[in-house]
Amino acid sequence: MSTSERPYHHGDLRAALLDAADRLLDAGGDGAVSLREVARQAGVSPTAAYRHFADKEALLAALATRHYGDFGRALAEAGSLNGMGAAYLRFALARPGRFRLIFGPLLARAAMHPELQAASAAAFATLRAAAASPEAALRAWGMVHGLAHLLLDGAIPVPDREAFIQRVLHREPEG
Amino acid sequence: MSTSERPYHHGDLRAALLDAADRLLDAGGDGAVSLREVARQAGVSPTAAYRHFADKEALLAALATRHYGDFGRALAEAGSLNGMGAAYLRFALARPGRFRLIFGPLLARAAMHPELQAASAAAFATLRAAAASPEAALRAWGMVHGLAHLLLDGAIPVPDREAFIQRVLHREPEG
DNA sequence: TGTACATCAGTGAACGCGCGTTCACTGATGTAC
DNA sequence: TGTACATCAGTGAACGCGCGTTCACTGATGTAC
Repeated sequence: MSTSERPYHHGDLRAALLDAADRLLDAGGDGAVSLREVARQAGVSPTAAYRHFADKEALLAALATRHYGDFGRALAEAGSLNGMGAAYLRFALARPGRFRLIFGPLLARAAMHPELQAASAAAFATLRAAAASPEAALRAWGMVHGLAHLLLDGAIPVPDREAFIQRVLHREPEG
Repeated sequence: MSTSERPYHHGDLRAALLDAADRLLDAGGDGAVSLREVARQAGVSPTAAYRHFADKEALLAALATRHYGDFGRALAEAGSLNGMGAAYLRFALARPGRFRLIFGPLLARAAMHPELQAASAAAFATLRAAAASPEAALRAWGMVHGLAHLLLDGAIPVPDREAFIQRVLHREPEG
C-alpha cells in the first residue's frame, strides 16, 4: 500500500490521531473517544496508535494539553475579568467535549503528564492574574465554571446563550 | 392496588437494589454503577433488577430522585444564601458520586422521569428563592457549583476543605 | 553503483473483560372453590 | 378442608457489543559499504 493512499502524510499519524480524537470529542463527547474508534477515523488499524502513544491516557493527555493551550490563549486575549468570564463560557459552550476533557478525571492525573501539568497550570495562572485577590479569582472562576456545567448539563434551560452570558456577567460578582 | 397490599418482598429488593447502587456510587463514582454489579451487591441474579426497573436508566433515575430529595432538604434547612452555599459544597464534597449523578447526563433526560423532574425542580426552586434576584441566584448557584466541580476534579488543591468553604463564602458574591 | 542489511511504522488476529438486555424457565406463594 | 390453579419474583444461559491491550508479523524505507 502506498503512502499516498492514506489521509495523512508519512510520519503524521500522531497528528492525524489527535485530529480524529478531536472530531470524536466534538461530535460525541468524552464517551465517544475510544482508541479503536480513533484509529478507525484515522483510517488505520486498531493498534497503530501504540506506535505514538503509550496508551489511551497518553493520547488523551496530549489532546488535553493541546486544548489547555487554546483555552489559555482565549482567556489571555480577553483582558478584563468580565471578558475572561465570557471567553470561558463561550469556550465551554462551543466545545463541550473539549471542556469536559480538560476538566475531567485526567486533570487529577496531570502529575503523570508533565506537559499537561504545565499547560493547565499556565491557563489557571492566567485566570488568577486577572482578579484583584485570590478569593476574588476563586469566586469568579467558580462562577463561570459552574454556569458552564449547569448550562451544559441542562440544569438551566436558556434559549439564547450569548444573551445569558451578557446578562449574568453584567455585574461584577465581587461588587 | 395500594402499596400495603403488595407482597412484602417486592419493595424489599427494590430498596436493596437502590441501596447497593448507592454504595457503589459512593465507593467508585458513576462509572462503578452497573446493573450487573448492583445485582451482585444485592445478592441477586444479574437480571432480577428488571422486575423493579424498566432498565438501567430507570434505576438511576430513582436513585437521583432520592438524592435530589436529600439535597433539596439540606439546602432548605440552611436558611441564608451563604449557609445554602456551604451546604451545597458540603454535599458535593461529602458525596461526590451522588453529586455527579444528580447533575449528570440523567438531568438532561429528566423529562422522561417525572419524579426526577419534580425532585430536581424543587431543589432548584429552593436555591432560587434564597437570592435577591434571578441573576443573583444564578451567580451564587454557578459559584458553588463550579467550586464543587473544581475541588472534586482536582483543579484547586486545597488542604482543608471546610476552611476553604468559610474563606471563599466569607463575602457575598453580589456585594 | 548496486546490494545487503537494519530499522520500525503499521497490521491483523487474538486475549480477556464487563456490559445491558432477552428469554424461557422454576418454584414459592396466595386464592378460589 | 384439601386441592387445583394462577401469579409473578427471581434464575441462569445466552445474545451481541465494544473496549484496551499483547503479540508475532510484514513490508517499505533509509543506510553502510
